[in-house]
Amino acid sequence: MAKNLVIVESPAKAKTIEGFLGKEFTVKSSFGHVRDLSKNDLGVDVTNDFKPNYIISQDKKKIVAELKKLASTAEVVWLASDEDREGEAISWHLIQALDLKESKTRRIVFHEITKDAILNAIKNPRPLDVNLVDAQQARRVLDRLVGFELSPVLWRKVKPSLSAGRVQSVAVRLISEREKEIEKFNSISSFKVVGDFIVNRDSKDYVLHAELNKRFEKKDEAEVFLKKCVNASYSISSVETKPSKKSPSPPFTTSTLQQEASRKLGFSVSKTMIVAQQLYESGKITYMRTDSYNLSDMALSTAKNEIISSFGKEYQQTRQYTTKTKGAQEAHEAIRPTYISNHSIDGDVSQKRLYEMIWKRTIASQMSDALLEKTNVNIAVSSASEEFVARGEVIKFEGFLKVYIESTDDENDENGKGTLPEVFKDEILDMQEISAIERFTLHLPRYTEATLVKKLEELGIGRPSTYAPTISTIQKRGYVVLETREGKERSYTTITLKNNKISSKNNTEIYGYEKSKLFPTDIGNLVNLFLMEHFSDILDYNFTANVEKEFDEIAEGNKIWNNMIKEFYAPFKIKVTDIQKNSEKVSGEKLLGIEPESGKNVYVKLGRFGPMVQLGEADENNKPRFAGLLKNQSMETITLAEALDLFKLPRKVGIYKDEEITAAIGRFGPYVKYGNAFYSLFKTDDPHTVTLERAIEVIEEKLDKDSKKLIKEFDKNPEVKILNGRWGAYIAIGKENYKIPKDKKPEELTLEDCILISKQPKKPAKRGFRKGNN
DNA sequence: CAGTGAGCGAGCTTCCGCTTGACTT
Repeated sequence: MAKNLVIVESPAKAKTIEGFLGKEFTVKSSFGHVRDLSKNDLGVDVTNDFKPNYIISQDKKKIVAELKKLASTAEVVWLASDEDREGEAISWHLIQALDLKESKTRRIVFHEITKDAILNAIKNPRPLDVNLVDAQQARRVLDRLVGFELSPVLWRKVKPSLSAGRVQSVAVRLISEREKEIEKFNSISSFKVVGDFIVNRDSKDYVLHAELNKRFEKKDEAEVFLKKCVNASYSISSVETKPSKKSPSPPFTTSTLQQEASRKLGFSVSKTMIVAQQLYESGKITYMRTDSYNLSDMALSTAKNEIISSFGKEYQQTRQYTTKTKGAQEAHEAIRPTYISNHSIDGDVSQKRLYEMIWKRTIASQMSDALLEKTNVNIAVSSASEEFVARGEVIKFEGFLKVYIESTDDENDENGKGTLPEVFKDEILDMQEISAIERFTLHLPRYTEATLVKKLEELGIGRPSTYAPTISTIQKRGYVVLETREGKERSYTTITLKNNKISSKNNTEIYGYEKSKLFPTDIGNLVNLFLMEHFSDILDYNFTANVEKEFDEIAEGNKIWNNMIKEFYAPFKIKVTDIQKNSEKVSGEKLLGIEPESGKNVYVKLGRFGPMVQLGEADENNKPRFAGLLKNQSMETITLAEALDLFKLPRKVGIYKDEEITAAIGRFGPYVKYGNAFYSLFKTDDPHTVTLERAIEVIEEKLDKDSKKLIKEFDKNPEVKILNGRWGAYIAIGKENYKIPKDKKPEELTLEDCILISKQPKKPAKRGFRKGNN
């Protein structure tokens, strides 16, 4: 039995560390937190100084029992959870849950996984920092109170099963308010003027592409300018060359890794984390949930050697970056390759690509600046005061650009790259062509998953371990959707001067194409409005930053955590109670207009099952009619005509064999109903116009398919059937379905085979969620 | 994933941060 038990948070870390320590040490992992507030109630006794009710988490009971057993026989238990607020709390919870005696317990910390760092930590144990633990308790209790008090308000006032929280509600706010700004935005057009000029060198022509230093608001003004250019002469008024430089970006943190993987590899935030976790578990990269730019001394020196041997001494520059992120806890290193000498790795395509990106970014961060030379050439027009400007950029020394070019979120950034031909002041140029092109101002961009993470990090909201889950939560709740929306067409004008002739042309272009962007839903907008009206203090972008300051005071021992919570909770609870009692239910109800036939009002509002339209009001004699909005409709944009269309369904299509056929749109798309059964229509069928012939065709097709559904049944047990489904044959027993192994022929299966297959363990259900619209 | 088609009624839902699983004699 080992004399020493070391407990860390992550099993991969445990494995590595065990290799550093001798036989006297057993290293185990707690798998993160082992206890949490009870889930069935508030979990906090608000009448008793906010005493938390901690429970060993269901999925941690086994590991706690195992650790307890090991701890009882060990001479010393070393608590080596991370050196941050949560890590300190994990150690404290372990002391409580494992019932550790102070005399044989040591708290140690390190923030890089190297042998030296671990051995040094063992030599320098420190007492548990109870103030830091209290700061974590304050954080935990505050989040619980906010979440479990606000969510029930939403259940009653908006819709059941909704949620609110310190982090998720701000994320929704960002998306909802950005969309409002975009709706309000008016695009203005102006005319950008570009000219191509010819430079002749050694009897070869070079084109100098330049842009006028002024834009014209109106088409006439642009025309006036072009007229002036007819027969004008063009000369170079100045040539300015100045050196500049570019420095590499720091190595990756969770947030920057997610952003760059999104831009360069097209990975979603969750995909990045899944692949990074695989790399981490196979020992290829350091820990992937970090907010630190720090690299260990060992990493710095191996990077240095690597760069010098691969590229040469002049490419190397040791750099240590400092974090400026709000609320960073810096318990880990930056994300880097474990072995920097490995330029690439074995693995699947995603793993290889992500690893390569991490390797390049890490290496580049330790390389020298790129030296550039920027040139501005001004071209004067003899008949006008405006000047054309040509910009060029030449790389004099690549530096870090040799391995890594960071991409940007800016979608139109093409200006001033490349070399210019050598030109001289007062040189006269031939003009080849000048065009005035109508350009439009752009609204602020919608958030992608990755730019939302970037914004949240800037605001200090959320942690590396929660960025991906937060994005998933606000989609699960139906507050936002991740969508690609097609652009629209618009026309723009180009006026061209060529060969002394001015011509004008209308062209068309596609604009507003949005790829994988986050859009708010009606529910998201409504919940945001509601929370902003009543709880704007919690939705404030600075709320987290402000409470973080108080957590810091608690951590420094200058504040008592229960007092901080009390100051927050007293007014908050009064507000919650008041709203629950006195506030009206919100539905976002809006009068769209009047139905011409009946003269009844048509409303759009949020109902129990989502957005819907309503015809007429409820009174003693009449019930209003309701109809749900279609998937591509929203409360914000639906028109009266579209709403009236919704009431036309279900529509009588006709009679077939003495039974009526009706057509409507349901949760799963358009369908026809015949007798008591439903038949899905195709995407190309419109229930408003579908003919009786087509409806019968769809019905007969389905009936035909159903008749072929049954492959085999058994007299001995009518419960068991072999059926043909959408994904091939399967076994149905009662209400349960089972997959047939690939090597078996469905027709040949016996009853015994079926029973045997049904006893096989089932694959675990996917953790994914349905993108419900209800 | 194995088949669905609602209408504001008896039940339940929810937070943020740590960390990975995938039951068994």
